Amino acid sequence: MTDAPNRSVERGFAIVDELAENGGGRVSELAERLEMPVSTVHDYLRTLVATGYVTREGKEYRTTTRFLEVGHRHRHRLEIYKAVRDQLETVAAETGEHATLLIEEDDQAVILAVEEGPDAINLFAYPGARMPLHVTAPGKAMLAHLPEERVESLLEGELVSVTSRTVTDPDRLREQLETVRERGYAVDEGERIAGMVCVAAPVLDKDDRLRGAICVCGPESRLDESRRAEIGEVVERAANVTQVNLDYV
Amino acid sequence: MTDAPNRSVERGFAIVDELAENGGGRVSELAERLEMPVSTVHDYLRTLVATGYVTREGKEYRTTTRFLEVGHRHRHRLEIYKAVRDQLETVAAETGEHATLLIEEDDQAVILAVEEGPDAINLFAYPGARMPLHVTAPGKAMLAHLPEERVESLLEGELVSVTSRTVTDPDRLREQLETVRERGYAVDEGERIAGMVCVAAPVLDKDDRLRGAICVCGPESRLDESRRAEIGEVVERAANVTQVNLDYV
DNA sequence: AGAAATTTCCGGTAGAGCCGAAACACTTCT
DNA sequence: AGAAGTGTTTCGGCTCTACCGGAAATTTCT
Repeated sequence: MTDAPNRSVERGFAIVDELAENGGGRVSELAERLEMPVSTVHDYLRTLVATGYVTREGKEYRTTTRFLEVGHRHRHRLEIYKAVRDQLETVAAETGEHATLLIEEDDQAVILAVEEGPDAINLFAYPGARMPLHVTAPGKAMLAHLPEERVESLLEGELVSVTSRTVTDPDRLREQLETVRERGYAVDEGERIAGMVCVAAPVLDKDDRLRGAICVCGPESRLDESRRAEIGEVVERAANVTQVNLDYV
Repeated sequence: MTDAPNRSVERGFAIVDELAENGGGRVSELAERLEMPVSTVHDYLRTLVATGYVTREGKEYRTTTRFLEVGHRHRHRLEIYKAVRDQLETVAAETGEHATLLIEEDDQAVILAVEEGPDAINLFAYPGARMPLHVTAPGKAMLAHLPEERVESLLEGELVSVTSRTVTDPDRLREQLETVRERGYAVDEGERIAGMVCVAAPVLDKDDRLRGAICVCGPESRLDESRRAEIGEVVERAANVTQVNLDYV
């Protein structure tokens, strides 16, 4: 199920990954990093260029805007993206912080869109950025509304830790999820990025199926207890409006 | 040079293209469209899922946000993107129309970023959208500053026509490029999309190498002769500011 | 339930990917 | 300049792997 019956495709994307990671590369460079013969890498790069997903300038190979295109097409097809788009702007404006839209994909939280408030810059928030569900507020907001069995199998699995504050105890996480369901929004305090506080509300559709989460992030210093509650209400309201929107898009 | 020595990679991306085009697909559906045995397509899809670039929900396969991620990374690494980002916002606000940033990639014009003015919606302008250079204002703006020999070999080649107004005569194009160089900005009148007028200025760096183009588009009805000149000055100024920015990013 | 359609599994075989080695570019020394 | 070094591209034969037919399993429709 999880293994790949086609090595060439696998290696092809491994090269793409490598290019994306380092913003480009040369034949021998890639060959070394991927532990493949140079001539083989060369063959792959030629093919990738032919597909249009990779381009070369002189000796340097890079990914092309094709990825941007496919990515954007994908995003535009997601109902939730359209439904939440203007909400996100409002949230950013109202709170003055970074506002993001996330979805769950293959057991991870992925950022779909970012809207910047007048202040804040955040290097960790860009469309496509992914993170484990349990380490961040939007992830927990989503976990709280995923089917029981999926949550349990995730909590049974390995719970990685990314900062000193990351919660990795299954029981404490279960408690937190309960709190999210009661209160309506989730909070994390530097559990993914030290010094960064996130407040997030889950977005559900009319059948209560999870569709994503709306999240606001800012520096700890700016988000004290009362501010978090304020923001909690803002994201919750935005999530509710989205829920209604979802049926009319 | 242009042919692919690796069939598997080629076919893998053919499937990705197909998925991107139709927003997903099933095994037999793809098999029919690509004229491949179902079992083969099945093998490919399994591999693609393993790479993380494709996901499945039930029987339906789709592209993932991985493309968004790679695309955004690529974009952020482009100097011109950073240099022009806030300029684009200003241009959109000042003109009240759609403002876009384009670059040249493999002999095509590709949209990198879109900023919407208070009015306008434009379904044809999304990041990653690509078009032939000669059919649109930003394309001509860029053509006017590409190396002589590249321009000539392009003008020798096939010049496709996309609307009734598209200019496909090499000599007329040569004239237009000359005008662009003199005046500083390019205009197209429904040459790519009927009823749509575009005004674009090329972005050069300090060594006069072409880096991209800034473009403003709007409906013909709203953009009369004098308005176009106005916008021409706006995009030209934005391009100049960007040129300066480019050295300090 | 039965039938039809689709997906998934499996294994033998042909042919395609693979990579060593040599030829070829392009830099950087002496 | 010439030579040595570094990295790229071409080539071709061998081996392994992608390929696909067919059957089993699963889902969907009648």
